[in-house]
Amino acid sequence: MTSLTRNTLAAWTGLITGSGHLLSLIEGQLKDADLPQLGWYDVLWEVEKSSPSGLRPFELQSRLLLTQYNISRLLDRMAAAGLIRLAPSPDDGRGKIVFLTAEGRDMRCRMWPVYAQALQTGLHDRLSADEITSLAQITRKLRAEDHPHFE
Amino acid sequence: MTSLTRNTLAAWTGLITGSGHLLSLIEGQLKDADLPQLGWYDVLWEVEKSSPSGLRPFELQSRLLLTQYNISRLLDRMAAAGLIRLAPSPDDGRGKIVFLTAEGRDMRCRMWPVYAQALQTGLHDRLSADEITSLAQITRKLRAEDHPHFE
DNA sequence: CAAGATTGACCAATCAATCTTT
DNA sequence: AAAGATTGATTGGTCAATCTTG
Repeated sequence: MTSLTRNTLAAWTGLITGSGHLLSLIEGQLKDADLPQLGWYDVLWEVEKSSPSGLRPFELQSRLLLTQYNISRLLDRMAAAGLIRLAPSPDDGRGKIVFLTAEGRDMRCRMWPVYAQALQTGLHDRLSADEITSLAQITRKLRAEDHPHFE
Repeated sequence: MTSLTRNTLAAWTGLITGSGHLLSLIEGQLKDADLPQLGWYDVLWEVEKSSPSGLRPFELQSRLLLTQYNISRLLDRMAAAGLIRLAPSPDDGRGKIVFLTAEGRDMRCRMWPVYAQALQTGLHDRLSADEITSLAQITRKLRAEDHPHFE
């Protein structure tokens, strides 16, 4: 029989409801400001960091924990919205490269203040500096590299 | 300008990736065992705790942070799978009551060991007892009752 | 009118199969 | 065959509108 302590369950429910609340807060603020959802921000940010060389979709996949088919359609939508540009890779005939457009850069800049404000009120203002440091340190240990299900 | 410290961002990314990894681990283990997804467990558990009086859908809604239309279709699927039973409320002509079936109780009992094992390896085994206590305590502060967007 | 719940139409995520290139 | 990526079909989630009862 597994010996799950009451504390472990409390930590799990706290983790899931805490992150869920914060996520809902952020998504709600973005929606209220008529901005795209958080997932788009992550893509824009990763692509912006890779500028000007661009990024391969499979690199996005590993960094953002998305499936390949999910990436494919997400990038299609973002390209249709004019936020990124998809070009065939010169080195690898199978692949593509994702570039940021000026509109994409602008969109990320407009999303960031809303995003940051939500983090401020939902996270930063609710915890002490020590608690924030602890939270960062502890949660870092949960994303171990060798999760059995991520082979 | 918002003064988001580097630590707050680290706490946020840790929170979201940590809970995401753990969630994927649990869902993956459940799927590998041909069991329903975690959301069904939560419903089964809430309904089981309310036995034998049953539970109203809108009570589930507040406890599990789901929307009304989402609840409606989720309960339809679970009733179709034979895990719960939906009956009209005798007190309130508008509403229904959710009851657990024997199959539902059995299903929750089969899901729990898989769920618990995943929490053990993904959470309990990765942190010290002190860290688990801290995590539970800190995350509890994030689910404040008066989130502006949950009015 | 407000509260509990459902439905139709639409969008996004998922699975399996497929295609091209390495 | 394996890696990168896409597509068709299905399922699940979301929005707005609706229905019934309090």
